[in-house]
Amino acid sequence: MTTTEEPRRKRMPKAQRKAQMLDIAEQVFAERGYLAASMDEIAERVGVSKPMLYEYFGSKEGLLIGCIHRARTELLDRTQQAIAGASSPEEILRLGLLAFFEFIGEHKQAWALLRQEAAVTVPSAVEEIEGIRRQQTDLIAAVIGSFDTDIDVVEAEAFAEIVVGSTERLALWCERRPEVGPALATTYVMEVVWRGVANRLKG
Amino acid sequence: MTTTEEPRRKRMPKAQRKAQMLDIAEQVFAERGYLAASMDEIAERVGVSKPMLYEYFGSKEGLLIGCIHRARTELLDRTQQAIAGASSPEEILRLGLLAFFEFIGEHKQAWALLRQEAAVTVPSAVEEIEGIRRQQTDLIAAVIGSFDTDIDVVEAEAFAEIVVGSTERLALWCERRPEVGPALATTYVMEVVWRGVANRLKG
DNA sequence: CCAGTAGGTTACTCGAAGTAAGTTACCTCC
DNA sequence: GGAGGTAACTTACTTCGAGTAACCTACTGG
Repeated sequence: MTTTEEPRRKRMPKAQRKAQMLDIAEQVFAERGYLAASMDEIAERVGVSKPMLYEYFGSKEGLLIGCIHRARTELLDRTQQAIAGASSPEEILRLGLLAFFEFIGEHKQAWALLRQEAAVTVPSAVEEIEGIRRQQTDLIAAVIGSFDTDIDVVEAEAFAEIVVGSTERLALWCERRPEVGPALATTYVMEVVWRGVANRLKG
Repeated sequence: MTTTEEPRRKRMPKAQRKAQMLDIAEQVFAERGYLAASMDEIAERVGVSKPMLYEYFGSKEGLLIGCIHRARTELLDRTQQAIAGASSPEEILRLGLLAFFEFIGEHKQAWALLRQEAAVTVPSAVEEIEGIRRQQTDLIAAVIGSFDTDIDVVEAEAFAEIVVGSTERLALWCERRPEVGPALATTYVMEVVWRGVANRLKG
């Protein structure tokens, strides 16, 4: 029985190769951490030689950024879909939180990138991750603003930051508490944070 | 005029040298980021040769951990001193938050370590930083528990995580908003978070 | 003044990021 | 169905920095 299925298939279209590289890289970065991951290993697992990675991503840092960027885009899509049907600020916040916790649960690898390894050291990677948080805070601040046009801008920003910080931290905590799923995590954040925000929205 | 002050002074006692190395390393890590910082540069700035760093800290990672560890100890001291005279849970939380924001303001370099570079990639460094957060959450959870012995343990933990996450995130945000000092930052966190926690303490 | 040691140095190895220059599979148009 | 153009790929380096082995020197007390 010779291997009939994979005769060392090579030469695939750019887009497909790129996506495959991102898949493998995300995996290796998550497994080993950014520093310990080597471009040689990633290349080998992809089944391609190292210069190809450099052709597509320019540098190790570029490859990391590629991974982060993809995760970020997906997270934004998910969140926007989730809150699309909501009407009240409370519902928006609740559905958004739920979407986030679910996303984290389904993408442990991407999440690992965002929390430890990714904040890797490379300035531009840090900026990229900050970009994800900015994306979320901007969204939240915009929602708050749309429901109370009189609220102090700085204060709205502070609320948004607090929500994002709480949520990210709680997501990490959930890893140590497997019995706490997305629904319960969402409840905890809402319970602690919502009163404070709602109070300000009215006043 | 020859340089009268520094005749290339060498040979200093271990403890002093170690402290000096930590000072310089913290500085260089904060400036360049963990990856881009080289042991050669740190050694040169200390005015000593590279193997000395390895003598004292074992590895680059060890040096980083040394920096983090020192910051952690100092933060705990500061927090404990700050809340020593408080009586109510609200006062404890408020004073603790204030101490944290002041610490961050005074130790920008150490703080930079904890937020970006430090989450460097090296597993043990990540654990070390997590240790700082654990230290804070444990303290908060203990305070909550001491005022309401009936509260659900998991819930108390979740609250503590939310407080730490909010606070850390807001501290980062303060860098972009220099007009928001420690006092105002503390107010924001208390406003949003306190109602939720207080509600649970009573109920 | 000399022996022991704390504090220090020079000069390497080794591994991984990044690159220059060349090679091969595939498609197309005659 | 073969020339030839090009997208996809490789081999064989250079460079730079972490980590180390082996050796050196200033200060101490007796």
